[in-house]
Amino acid sequence: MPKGARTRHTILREAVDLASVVGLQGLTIGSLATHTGLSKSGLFAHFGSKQHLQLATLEAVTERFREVVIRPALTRPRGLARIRALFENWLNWNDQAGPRGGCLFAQAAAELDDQPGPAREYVASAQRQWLEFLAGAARRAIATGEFRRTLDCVQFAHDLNAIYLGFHQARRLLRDPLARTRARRAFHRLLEDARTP
Amino acid sequence: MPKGARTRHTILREAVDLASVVGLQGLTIGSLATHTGLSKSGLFAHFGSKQHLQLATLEAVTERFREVVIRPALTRPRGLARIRALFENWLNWNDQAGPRGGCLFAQAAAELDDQPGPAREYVASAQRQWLEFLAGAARRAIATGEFRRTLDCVQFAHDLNAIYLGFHQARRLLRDPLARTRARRAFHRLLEDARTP
DNA sequence: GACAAGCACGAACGATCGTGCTTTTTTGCG
DNA sequence: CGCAAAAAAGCACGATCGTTCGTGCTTGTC
Repeated sequence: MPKGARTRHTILREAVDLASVVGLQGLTIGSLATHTGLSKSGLFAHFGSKQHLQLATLEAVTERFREVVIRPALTRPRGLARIRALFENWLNWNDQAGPRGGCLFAQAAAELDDQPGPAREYVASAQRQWLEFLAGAARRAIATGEFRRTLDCVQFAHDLNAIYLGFHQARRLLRDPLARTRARRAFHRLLEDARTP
Repeated sequence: MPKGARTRHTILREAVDLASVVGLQGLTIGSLATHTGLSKSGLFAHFGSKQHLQLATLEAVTERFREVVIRPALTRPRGLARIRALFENWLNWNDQAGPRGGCLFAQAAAELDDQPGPAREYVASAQRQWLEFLAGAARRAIATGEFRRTLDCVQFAHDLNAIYLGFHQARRLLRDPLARTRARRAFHRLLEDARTP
């Protein structure tokens, strides 16, 4: 790997970490340069503009999400088992990602939801893909006979996402030690409804 | 009402509107001054610091929430009817608040969740109060016999909040026209579980 | 009608923002 | 090693950030 790509990788690792605390808007080139030990202009040259830095940061966190949450779950058999694995990985993904802040997606989704631009478009698209992926997993659980045939899979994905958002807020904002338990209970209730009668 | 309090009120109305789009961090004194037609220093004198402006903005939106979501629901009889009213008002509260952005609470909760300070503390406290209020409403629904006696009311409040967060993201970020419908279905499922068997 | 208080304004501050240039250092290859 | 290319630093810019200060204008009171 050439040198440039390596430092770019280092920068983005730090950028994800930093943005998860201060947000994508709060992610400033100067502070990021300080954290990485680079000069402002030296770091800037890697991206050409702040927008490109934001997009690269979002791409980096997307890839990390795939690697940490999705890929390990794909080793589980299709259907309910995989959905459980996805959910558990999802709950853990904030913690093992970095010691610092919360879920960058949740953060970015909230702060970009009314500010048009490529960053907003990227987050929205990634979120839609993720929801479709979850809906597809539910469909497979119907195929295996674990979920009832009448289940609205898109609604299932929507509800699962809502559970996560509630978990994230309870954990990060309220510091509720029961956040995980509450999320699991909500998940259990969701599964009860989705099961074959 | 004295002159100062009147302009302060005007400022805060605009501040809530503006912050719902650009966030509490993006809410800048200069831009707020432009939007209100005041000078930067003239506006600044009303609050003394940016932190106080942020807190005042949060207080303003809290009061508005009470007025728009909570108070109208209190005219309904205790129990299930009031919970339904609260939920419907909650779903509508973004729209009638202002033509601009989304829910400032959801926005602030996400962007402040890892940044200590009085603003974060205020949002967390307000959120806790709201969850307690919802749990209390559920308790009253048990008293009226509409909810089962074994219901975990805190969990009920948590789940209701999660439904709202999912709704907000679907509506604001994804621009999903079915967001309301999805939220109502999730709410219906929550009620089904809470009902007396 | 003088006076004090409250309110808003204009100018200016140091700092930092994102972003261009030019120069120096580092890297990888023949 | 030598040398071109890549990478990082240095420097500077206009703009805007939050904040301070001095100054007028508008009030309402005696």
